[in-house]
Amino acid sequence: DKEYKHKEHKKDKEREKSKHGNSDHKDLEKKSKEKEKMKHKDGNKDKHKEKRKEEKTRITSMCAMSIKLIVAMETKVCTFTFLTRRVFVFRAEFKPKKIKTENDKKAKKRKQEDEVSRDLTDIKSKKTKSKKGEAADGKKKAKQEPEEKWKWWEEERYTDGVKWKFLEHKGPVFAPPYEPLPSNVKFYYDGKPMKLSPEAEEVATFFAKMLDHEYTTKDIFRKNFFKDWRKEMTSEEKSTITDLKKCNFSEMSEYFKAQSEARKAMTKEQKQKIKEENERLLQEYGFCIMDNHKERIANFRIEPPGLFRGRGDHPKMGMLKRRIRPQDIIINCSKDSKYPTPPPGTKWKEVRHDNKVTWLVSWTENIQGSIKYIMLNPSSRIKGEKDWQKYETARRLKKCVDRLRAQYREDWKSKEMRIRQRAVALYFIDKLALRAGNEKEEGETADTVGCCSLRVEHLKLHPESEGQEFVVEFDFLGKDSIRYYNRVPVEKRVFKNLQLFMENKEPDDDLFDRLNTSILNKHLQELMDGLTAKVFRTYNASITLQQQLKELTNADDNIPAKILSYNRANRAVAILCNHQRAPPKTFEKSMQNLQTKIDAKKDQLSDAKRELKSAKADAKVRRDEKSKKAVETKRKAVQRIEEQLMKLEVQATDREENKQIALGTSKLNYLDPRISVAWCKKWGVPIEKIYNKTQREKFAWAIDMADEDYEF
DNA sequence: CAAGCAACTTAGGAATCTACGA
DNA sequence: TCGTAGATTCCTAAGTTGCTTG
Repeated sequence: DKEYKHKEHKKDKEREKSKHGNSDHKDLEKKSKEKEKMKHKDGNKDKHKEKRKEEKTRITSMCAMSIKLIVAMETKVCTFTFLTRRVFVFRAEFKPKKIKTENDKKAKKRKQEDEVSRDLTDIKSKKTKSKKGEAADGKKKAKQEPEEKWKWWEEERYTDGVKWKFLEHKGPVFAPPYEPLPSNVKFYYDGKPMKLSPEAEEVATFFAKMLDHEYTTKDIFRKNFFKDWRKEMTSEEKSTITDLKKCNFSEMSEYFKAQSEARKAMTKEQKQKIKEENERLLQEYGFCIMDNHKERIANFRIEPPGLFRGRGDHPKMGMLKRRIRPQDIIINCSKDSKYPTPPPGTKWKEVRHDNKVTWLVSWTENIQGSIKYIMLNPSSRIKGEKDWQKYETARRLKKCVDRLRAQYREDWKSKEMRIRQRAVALYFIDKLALRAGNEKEEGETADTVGCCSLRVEHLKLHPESEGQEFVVEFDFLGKDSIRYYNRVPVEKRVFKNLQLFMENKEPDDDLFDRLNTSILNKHLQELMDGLTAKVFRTYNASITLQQQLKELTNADDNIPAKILSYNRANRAVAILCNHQRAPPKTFEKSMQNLQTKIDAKKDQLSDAKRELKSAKADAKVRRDEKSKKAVETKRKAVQRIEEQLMKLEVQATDREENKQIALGTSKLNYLDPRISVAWCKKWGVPIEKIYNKTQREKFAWAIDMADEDYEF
């Protein structure tokens, strides 16, 4: 009984189920049988429960805010969807496969380009406005940027899973080799200086560099580090160094601190030199040629070795992330391209030519054994098309979401447990924008969950709470060990179902024991082509932005006020998606500074008011022009100061509201950029106010194609 | 089916840059 | 002009999804 884990639990039920068939009676009947069986369970699971509870507590007033928002949202989204649906029916719809037929001219041009030399350097020198080239060309247009930006969104897409026809690149940039410490920087063991072998020394420096991070005080971190460090030691070192507590890295640590100080104190010229070197590297390795276009690579540098830092309570924190060598690298490029050359004296693990994938370089990482990739920048065609497609799928969901909602509400009443669970889970995913929640291997990663992997301990049911009925309180760690805390009133039927699902279960049993992401996604696929759990997040995020923008934007506001509205709408989405950040380290301080400013302003205001008063009194007595004028001046001063004060206070509220909310993630990954572009065009807000340079590059397609009456 | 692999998107924090106010 | 806060970029971990294999 003690060994009884929820996995077994699941299987037991399944076995039982197949014996009895699927009828509801049996299904639910069986539950009471199990009741008996499970009575004897003991509660030895409290240990890790404790652990789970003691995480960061980032949540504050946000919860209340988010509840309000979500409730408001729900009603509004529904009406909104309803109202706009008809409009959509009569509109020419987007065709997901073919965007626009390439016009003949373009097609011809493309063919011609195909003939052109495909050598990377050739194309590069053609594209970069090299000064020499320009001078030689003489007549060329003076300072034109590289040339017109390629509008890939006006061209036809590959439809058959092919990602490219031609791919050429220079391979990755490896981490710089290890530079041994100068001999005056010593490591001490048990108080005595000790010279380490280069291998052991390198790993020691990783630890030394992190010394003032609290990571290094954690038991698991230290244990994992020490174990992996010992693997790098010579046998003598291994026999001497047996206790991490006796290791003194402080001289090493000081040395690195001094180095980084020195780096900061470098002269402008030195800094410039480094910058130029980086630029050179970028120019050489940061681009590839994919189908006749030069595209930016996202991460062309191989991850340097170091100590693994997981997020949250990660069982592998502190392990050594080993150095990646050329023989670990798989290169992917066209057969007919100039292959990247491995560093002298080395070989690639493999060179392959798979045009059904988008990566250029891959290697296997040693902590989780997963594969890492070098891929293209978000501004590239290959990423952009995918992004666009993502929003189109979300828009298709918009068209059928009413039907789906009706369906899952119906399913809450199903005779079959698995269907009820599926329907309630889907309700959470839709209403609360939860992630799908794959199951994870225990002990390999931090204990985090999503919708399908919720456990009984993650929610509390309150039949009545603070004047509301059927309140569900969620409290769990989601992706990146970010806490999700929320109290939501749900429909009675959902509530009753939850009670049923939780009946006779231990806190660490799965809430949805007959459901996983694969079952859920398979079901969604049947409801709509291309539908998966994450589409709901995209859909709800984008529709919320659109709706909030409509609601919050004031036609007569000036631009800054409109931008504030935009940020508020963006914030609503960030709250919905639970995009949090640690309050900036300097937050308290900067808030205090602001408060001091406000206080000073207040003092100034009362001074000004006092002066105004006395000026008035003075004017009353004197009754001359001069003193009247003085009163006016003072009055104006008061007014001005009041305005300034107000501005500061608004700023303070804004900053406070944003304390733990990260807007960037939703802006970059969830909000259909065309909504923002349309909003900017409609209200005359320059797009630069909403998207910075990088974002404008990523969303170039949207900026180019959306007009002011774009509807998500 | 389940487990594991592969490919790709989403994510927050650290490092670095830049612009603004004392 | 300088220091710093806030913005931007970099970094890479941690998810989702679909596919393969046993």
